[in-house]
Amino acid sequence: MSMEAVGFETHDHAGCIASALASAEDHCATEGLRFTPVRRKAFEILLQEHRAIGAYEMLDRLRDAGFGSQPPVAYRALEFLVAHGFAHKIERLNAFIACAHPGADHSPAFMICRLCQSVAEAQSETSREGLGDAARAAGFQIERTVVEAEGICPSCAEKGDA
Amino acid sequence: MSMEAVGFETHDHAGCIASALASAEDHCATEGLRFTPVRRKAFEILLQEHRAIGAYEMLDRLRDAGFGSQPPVAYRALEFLVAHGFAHKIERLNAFIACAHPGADHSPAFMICRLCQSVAEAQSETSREGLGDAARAAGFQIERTVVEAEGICPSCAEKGDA
DNA sequence: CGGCTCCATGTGATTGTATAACGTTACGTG
DNA sequence: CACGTAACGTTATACAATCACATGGAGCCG
Repeated sequence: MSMEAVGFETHDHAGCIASALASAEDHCATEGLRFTPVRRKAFEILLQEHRAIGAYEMLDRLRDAGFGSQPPVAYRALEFLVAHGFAHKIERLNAFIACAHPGADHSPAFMICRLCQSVAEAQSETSREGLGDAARAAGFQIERTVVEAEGICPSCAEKGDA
Repeated sequence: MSMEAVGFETHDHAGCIASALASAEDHCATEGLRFTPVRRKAFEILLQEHRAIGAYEMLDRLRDAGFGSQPPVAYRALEFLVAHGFAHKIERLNAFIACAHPGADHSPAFMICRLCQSVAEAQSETSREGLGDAARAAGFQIERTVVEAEGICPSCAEKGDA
């Protein structure tokens, strides 16, 4: 049972964590980036949780792991991970999640379940198109897009919905 | 010189404020909603500023106008305006802005200038399509979408950019 | 080696954002 | 008038984000 790209399915945690860490290690070595202990641990936490977690929850985990206990510790690690494509920020939740498509230079889109808070990442080259037209018409240069859909995930729809 | 739908242009403030207030008044009367003094003032402030303002800036203004000075005062007024389509929340900025297309039952998209912080609202029926496919495939029911593009507005591009 | 810079880390303090919990007032209805 | 409900107000607190400054190691150069 391999990992599902869409994200609401179960998958092999141990496998994807190990490979993601290894691939991040490689990528940093190649790019001359420093994959330091805090950054590695922060990435590991995101991968293990496999859900969006807030900065202060991350801070708690890092402190438990022996790192600093002040907000900048968490924010700097998260900033590094986001800047280099290892993680994404979910603006709607003010929270962070490990990237589900590492390596791909994508502009991601997310589906956020209103009930169970789970988050799935979708490839969305297409979602840029709609705005692209309006932006060109207005003379606006898009550098980055946030696309986040809120709703009900299949699992919650099955349970609670009519 | 009338108001530009796209939003980076100048326009007739006094006119759009007055008509927006009047139309909101009508809409609330029709729908049986209570367009109370705080809500009216909050909407007026958003219309006057014509930019995204944070909850605490709104709170300052409301206090200056003689209303309560605690956070929930601002948050509740903003919540009302957002819930009934008079305003939108810009997740990326944690800020609020008056709706540029009142009445239309839209799922808006925004263009946010990284330099001058100005925000333009675009109609984006199309931007839902891209995610719609992925959502259907995953069995996810979309209820609301956040689409926010960050970049450089035409005016800033003219000045600072090469 | 010594000294230097750069970068990452650590800490304390502060600002900004958002909500919980509770009591009171204002309004419409029977 | 009595009642139910919505809106308002206050206190307090949780969560998010940044500023300012000090420490310490990795690497480079003289």
